[in-house]
This record gives sequence, structure tokens and C-alpha cells, in this order.
Amino acid sequence: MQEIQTAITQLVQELFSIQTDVELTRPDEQFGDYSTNVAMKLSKQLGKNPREIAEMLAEKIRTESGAVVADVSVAGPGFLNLTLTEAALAAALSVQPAKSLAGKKWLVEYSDPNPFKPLHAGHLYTTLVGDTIARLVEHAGAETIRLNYGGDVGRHVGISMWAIVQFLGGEHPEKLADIPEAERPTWLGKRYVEGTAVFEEDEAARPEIIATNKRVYQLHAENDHESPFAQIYWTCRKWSYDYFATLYEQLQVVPFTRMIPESEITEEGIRTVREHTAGDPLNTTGSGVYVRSDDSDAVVFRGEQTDESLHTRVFINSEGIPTYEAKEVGLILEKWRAYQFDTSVVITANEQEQYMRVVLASIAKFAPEPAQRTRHLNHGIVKLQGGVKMSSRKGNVVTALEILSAAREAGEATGTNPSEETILAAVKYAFARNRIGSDIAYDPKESIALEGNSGPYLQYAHARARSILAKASEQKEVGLSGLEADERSLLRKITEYTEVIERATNELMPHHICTYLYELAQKFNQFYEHNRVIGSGEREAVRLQLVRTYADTLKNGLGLLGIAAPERM
RNA sequence: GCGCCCGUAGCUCAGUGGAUUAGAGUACUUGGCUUCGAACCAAGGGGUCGCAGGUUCGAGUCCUGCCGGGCGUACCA
Repeated sequence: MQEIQTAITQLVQELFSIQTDVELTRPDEQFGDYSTNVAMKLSKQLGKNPREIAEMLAEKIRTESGAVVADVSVAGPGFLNLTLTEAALAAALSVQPAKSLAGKKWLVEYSDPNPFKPLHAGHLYTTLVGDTIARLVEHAGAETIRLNYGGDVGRHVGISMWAIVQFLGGEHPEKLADIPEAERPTWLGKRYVEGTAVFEEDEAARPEIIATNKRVYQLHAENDHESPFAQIYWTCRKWSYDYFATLYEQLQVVPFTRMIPESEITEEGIRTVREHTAGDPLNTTGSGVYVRSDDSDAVVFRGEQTDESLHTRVFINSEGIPTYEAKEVGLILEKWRAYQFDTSVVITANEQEQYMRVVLASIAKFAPEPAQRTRHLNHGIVKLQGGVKMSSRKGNVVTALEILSAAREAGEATGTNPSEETILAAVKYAFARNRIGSDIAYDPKESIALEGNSGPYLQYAHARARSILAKASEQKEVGLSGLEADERSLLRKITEYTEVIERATNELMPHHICTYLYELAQKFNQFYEHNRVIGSGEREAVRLQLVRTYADTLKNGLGLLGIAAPERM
């Protein structure tokens, strides 16, 4: 593809003395293998009819590129449609996706669950998105660091700790042992919901909760593991991390390189913010990136003074407690200190988009490199059928683990007894096939669909091919030539793979892979329907080769989505 | 009010580096298993691409306005 692009660019240069970008697209199969609208783009500049330009180029291509291009035609308003020779098409199979990120260090932060809170459907989604993005950049050759950041300090923890102590009737860590292991995550979730209700409705209790929150920060500052309060905290925190590990294990995502609890970067965040706060005793830099609020002791960044589309946000509140913003400052600086990354991708739900822009704009003023190299990728939220938003604060959540168990149940109900691999394929594919950024309308029934445009369809289309290969008596390497129409059509689709992977990687948009793999599998199923492989006489060797290449391609693509490609199902 | 995002078939979504006839899945109707796996394949109906202007030889795609929805908009994350 690259060669054709370059060749046409040169032809344009020779014929018209114009330097232009030639875009090649994959048109409808009936039009050929590649297509370009370059003639139409040049039309105005040259003052010529686009068809005339296209004809001139076509003539040149016919005489000069016979080894690669078998047929050129001019169509419609001036499209140049190219059909490759069999040899060129077959040669395209050996092209691997470019290692475009070789030598680069990429950080990918995702999942980001908060201890003391339940894992809801959104966590499942964001974990899967991150896992796929990380697989993509790693596949493109980057040294890939997978980070998982979580709020083990912050108001939600204060709220939970307050409710936990209430439930235990005081600071009695020994009573935690009474809670059965299997119920711990749910138990913690309930305490959080109770605490939130009190915090929102009971003004008298609010100062107590705020004080509890401060004690959590204090406990970290003093490295306290001994006091009864600290024992409760560390025990419950561990319960949460164990619970997260359960989800990751069930999802079979690639293990994280490092978990970064907020408590680890809080101090650096506060210190950095204060060092850049006008009038702060700790200000050693003389900079006034952050300022004291006019009406309280809060430390804020006045985003609108940098860019009208930004707004003011609080980094340290009037209680002296760092908000998410100050912690994010600490996190980004810690990432930079520890890894000196080329690119750092942070994956969150899109409700945090504005917030992240403000934080990055502030950091850019004193640490431009990490700020500029940080990319915020926001995805949509998971909505229940009917558009109801889930909120862990209100307790109306579908948890991440419930989605998996619901998928298993629905799988059983189909009577096909799908394996865990297939259940996971269904769930992962259902989320992955949507473009990152738009909301996901989650329908528990449809997400586990075992037919149509789904993960199990792809696995089935793979297993079918492997089954043929397993039955073949011998497989030898043969050249792909003298192809019949159906064979060529399948080959043509397979050769799109590298282009799709490169596009998905460049755009960080894995859903392109889903779209493609589904089309590829469809192509195979169509081929399968109309053509025998084993026992097809002289065609057998070529068809086996084609089926093997197809199956390998499908398996690789599924791998990038974290979906298994079983031999049988 | 301001900022960002979204509006494509009944439903769920691709297509958004402008371009050849707007595509899938699902649902509905129907046909195909003595033939390498029917979790499959094939056929049919179903769309003023939110509305209105504009740019262009050409707009689902770019620009403007409007309508509808989501998120954010100072001490939550």
C-alpha cells in the first residue's frame, strides 16, 4: 500500500509538478482493491476536468506499474480504482503492522478503582478499554507501563470509615473478623452508601465525617498501622484491593505494572501546589500559578485567566485537605520522576475531561514536559437500559462482577453451554465495538449475545477454520496464485489487517479492529458456505493456506482485544 | 449563561482525513443441515443521516444558527 501511495505521488510530481498527499482508501470490492480521489483534489489547481487527470494517471500506471497493479479504471467523477495483481496481493500478507512506537516509553493509566467503594459496570468498561489500549501500544513496539491509580484517601474514604466505625460500635478492629470473606466487598459498599446518606442529609454529623477524613490523612502521615482506627483502615483497604484483584483475574487482563494509591502521591501534590502558590510559606519558586481564594483559605487555579474555555478549580480546600486536583498534580509529577515517559495516556470517563484540562493547564506552567506529554482519553459512561445512570453513592449499581455472572447465566440459558472464554469474549467485544467516547447503553441480555456481531461469532469463525486445518492430512507452503473469485476476496480482506491495526493504534481507537474482524469473519463464513476446502482436489493446498492465514490473522486481532481464540468451542 | 461531547433503520451501533449506490447487528417475514462445526449462510421490507442555511463540481462527514440530550462549571472523585 505504501509503495503504491509513493508511486502515485511520484507520478503526480512527474506529470503535473505538484507535491500532494495521495490518500488510498479501501473501496467497495467491486471497484477494486484501492481507490484514490487525488484527481479530484488536483482538478481545481490544474484547471482540468478530474476525469481527464485521472485518465492521464491511469495511463501512466498501466504502463509503469504492471507488476503490482493489474487493472486501473476511472470511475464516477474521477476516482482512480486500482486492482492489484495476485502476486502483489499475496505479497501484502507478509507485511506486518508497523512498530511505530518502537523505542518509546508509554504510560497507560486506567481502571482506577477507589478502595472502600464498589466496582460498578463503569469500572469494568474502563478496565477493558485500558487493557486494549495498552495492548495496542505495546504491540506497536512501545515499552508499556500499566498504571492503576486509586483513591485510598479522600472524602469517600472518610465517609466510609465513619460509617464502618459506627457499624462496629466504635473503633473495634477485631469485630471485622466476624464478616465473612465473601461478603466483604458488599459490606463495604453498604457502609459507603450509609455514610453518604448521612453526609448529605445530617448536617450535625458532617463535621464528624470531615474529622474522620482528616484522620485518614493523618494516619498516612504518621505511618500508623497500630492504632485501632488504623487497623480498621488497613484491613478494609486490603479487602478492597483483594476484591479488585478478583475482578482483574476474572477479566484476564494483563497485570498492572504498578498500583499507585493516592496516599503515595498526596504529599508531593500538596507540596508542589504550595510551592507554586502566591504568598504561601512553602513557596520557594516565586511563582503564583495557584492563589488563595478571595473568600476562604482554599488554594485555587484560575483557569479562565489562561484560557477562556477553562474555569477555576480548587486544589486544596479550606480545610487544608487536598482535592483530586492537587493529588493529580502529585501523580503526574511522580509519573514523570519515575518514568520520564514519551507519552502518558490517562483513561477516564468523560465527566473528568474539563477537570483534567484545568489540572494540565496549571502543571504546564511549571512542568511543561510532563503536561504536554500527557494525553487524556475519555470514554463514555455505561448506562443501564433506559438511560438510567448508575451511582455508587446512591447504591443503584450493577457491579462489575454482577455483569460477569449475569453473562454466565444468560450463556447457560442459551443451551450451548459456553465456556468462560466465550462469556468473556461476549462481554469484552460488546464493550470494545463502540467508539471510545460515546456512552454505552448496557443491556445485560444483548451484551452476552452469542450470535451476530459478537465475540462468540468471531470465536466460532476461528474454531471452524481450525477444525478444517486439524482435519487436513498435510499442509505445505504453496504460492497463492491462480485464485478463484471467492479465494481472492478472502485474501483481499486479510490484507487489510495491517492497515486497520495501524489506524487503531494511531487513533487509539480499538473499535476499528472489531469492525474489521467482524467483516473478516463474515468473509470467511461466506467462503466456507460456498467452497469446500478438504477434498477440493487441486484447490485444497491453496485453500488450506488461505484458511490458515485467515485464522492466524483473526487470532492476532482478537488477542489485541484481550479475547481468546479457542481451537474448539 | 459559558465550555466540551452527542443526535444515522423500531432498538444497539459502524461510517466523521468530504466523493462511486448511506452499512452492520438485532427484531420481523422467508429459504437452506445425508455435504470440512447451522453459535452459520442467503433473500425481503425498514433511513427527509435532529432542523435550517452556507462552503464545494460533490456534505452523514466541514462552517454558522437553531432544536433535543449528556457531562462539567470552586472547595466530591
